[in-house]
Amino acid sequence: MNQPILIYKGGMTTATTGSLGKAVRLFHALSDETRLRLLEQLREGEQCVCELTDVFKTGQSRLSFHLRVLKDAGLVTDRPEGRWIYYSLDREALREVEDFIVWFKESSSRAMPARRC
Amino acid sequence: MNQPILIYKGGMTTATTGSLGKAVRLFHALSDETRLRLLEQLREGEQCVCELTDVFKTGQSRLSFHLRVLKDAGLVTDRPEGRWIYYSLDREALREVEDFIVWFKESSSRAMPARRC
DNA sequence: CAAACCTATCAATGATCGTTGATGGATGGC
DNA sequence: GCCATCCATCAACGATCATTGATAGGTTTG
Repeated sequence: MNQPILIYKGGMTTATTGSLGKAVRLFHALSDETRLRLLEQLREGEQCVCELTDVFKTGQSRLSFHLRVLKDAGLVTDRPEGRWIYYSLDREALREVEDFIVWFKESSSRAMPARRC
Repeated sequence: MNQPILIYKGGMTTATTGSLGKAVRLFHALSDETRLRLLEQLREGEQCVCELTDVFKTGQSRLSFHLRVLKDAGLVTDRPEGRWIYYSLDREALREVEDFIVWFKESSSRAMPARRC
């Protein structure tokens, strides 16, 4: 398996390009319980913010903040319809995250013996 | 596919148990470029801290901090040997993360039509 | 034992994040 | 037009995080 998109392609180092930025943003978006619960809720299908505030019984601006983090990371998409804005999971982003993890996992299977300092 | 371990098992809500905590810790550990690069480096096999500081050309306490975050999340394990401490990837944790993502991804495939507010 | 080395931990600082309440723009119903 | 509803954004605050330099414990070497 090739390196997933999230890893730098070619020879440029991550230090100079900061190309792990997308992965960092994805994982950061996933590193909050409220956001994970939002994604969990969106598994049932697209839902508007008012619906989510009903389910979560919390302030609207709070969910709006978290939905924006998820949207910026690409994990959800929004679709305006009249007065409402419907959010839904973006499975493509989830696939990217999965590829990233799989890449780590598989490569570590053929670990080389430790080098001496 | 069943819910992976990271999701709550049984009927208890995440609000009362905070059982998404493990997932949050895993994703938080992955949400930093330095830590991702550490994991990337450890794909070559177990390495001691002095070796990593050589590669990363940075302060030892900084890497020690990040290695601890990775260790607390279960993503790496450490093995003391004499004067050195060797760190290596923990593929089991990576598998848990993968299961978590797959669970989200697969369930979202049969999305239901949006409910009216 | 002393010196050199490897590493974890601590305290302090600046940066980033999450929450809250308030404001304003946009839409639909009357 | 007017009001109610839905939502994003802003400012302010406390909390958490990442970095840095210093310190200390443990190990090997001489």
